[in-house]
Amino acid sequence: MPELPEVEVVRRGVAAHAVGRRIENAEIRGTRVARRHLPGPEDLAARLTGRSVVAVARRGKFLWLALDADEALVVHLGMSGQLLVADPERPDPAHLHARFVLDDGQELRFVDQRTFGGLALAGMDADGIPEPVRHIARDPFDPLFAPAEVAARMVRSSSGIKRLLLNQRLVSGIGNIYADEALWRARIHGERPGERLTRPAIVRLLGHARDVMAAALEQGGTSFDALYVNVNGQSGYFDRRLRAYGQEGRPCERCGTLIRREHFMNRSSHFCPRCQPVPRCGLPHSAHQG
DNA sequence: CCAACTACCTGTTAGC
DNA sequence: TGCTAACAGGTAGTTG
Repeated sequence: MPELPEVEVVRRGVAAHAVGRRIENAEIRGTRVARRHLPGPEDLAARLTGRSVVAVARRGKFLWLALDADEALVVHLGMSGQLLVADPERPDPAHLHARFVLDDGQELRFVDQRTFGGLALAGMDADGIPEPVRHIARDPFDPLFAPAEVAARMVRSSSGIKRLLLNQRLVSGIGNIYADEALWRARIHGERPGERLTRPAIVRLLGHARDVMAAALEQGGTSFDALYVNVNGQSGYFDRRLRAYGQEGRPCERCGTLIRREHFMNRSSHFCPRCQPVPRCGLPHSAHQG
């Protein structure tokens, strides 16, 4: 379940090992990992061979290896994807889908149990954003992230605020874990419609999202089931600091009320029923926009 | 255009 | 013991 902090940990690891290196050999196994690379896995492997890694960048949960000639190897980790730097002597792990042999003899491996992740080669625009990432909004770590503008869009929506937080076209990088954590910090229930919040309240909420993700990044990210690891195969420690996500039945750290879990969008929402009261299913809002 | 629903996956765990 | 079902959930495509 890598979200922004976990992807950033991976980005830093890949950058430290791969920038300035040449891809001596590329191996793509199976078709699914390259399903978003329309010309197919053989084309992907052939076009990556011999390329140099110029930089490793990220927006939201997408990361990419910027290559020579303004192209990028776009990587999405999906639910369970891992990028691992390994000595070639180490045996292949289960679910190895791609291997890149670098010119220092080390391998960059893409491993993914649930195969929601994938790889694609794409061109970059003038801002250095690959084509498959163009529709993804800036994330809260982006220097040009504009919370007031995001809030202005959110207060025009009747959707629940958690749904809006998870909408990668509005703000990227936030997944189920950090959405629940940000809402707990802001004392807002995730089903409050955007239009029932004020713009300053949403700006504060986005600030909480940024803060909790920054704190998680300092701990090396959150890991629940050892699926998320950095490029050396190590887990982060932020799961010990979670206050809502995964805390069902435990007392809220602020008020002691037991944290509740409810089904939401085929997943779970965790919240404190006292600090984050369920919105009264009130009347259909008369609009108040300006 | 916007909102909501679903397919895509597999290892682990809970329940019978 | 062995089987089945639930669960984890980000993205893209479809439907309304």
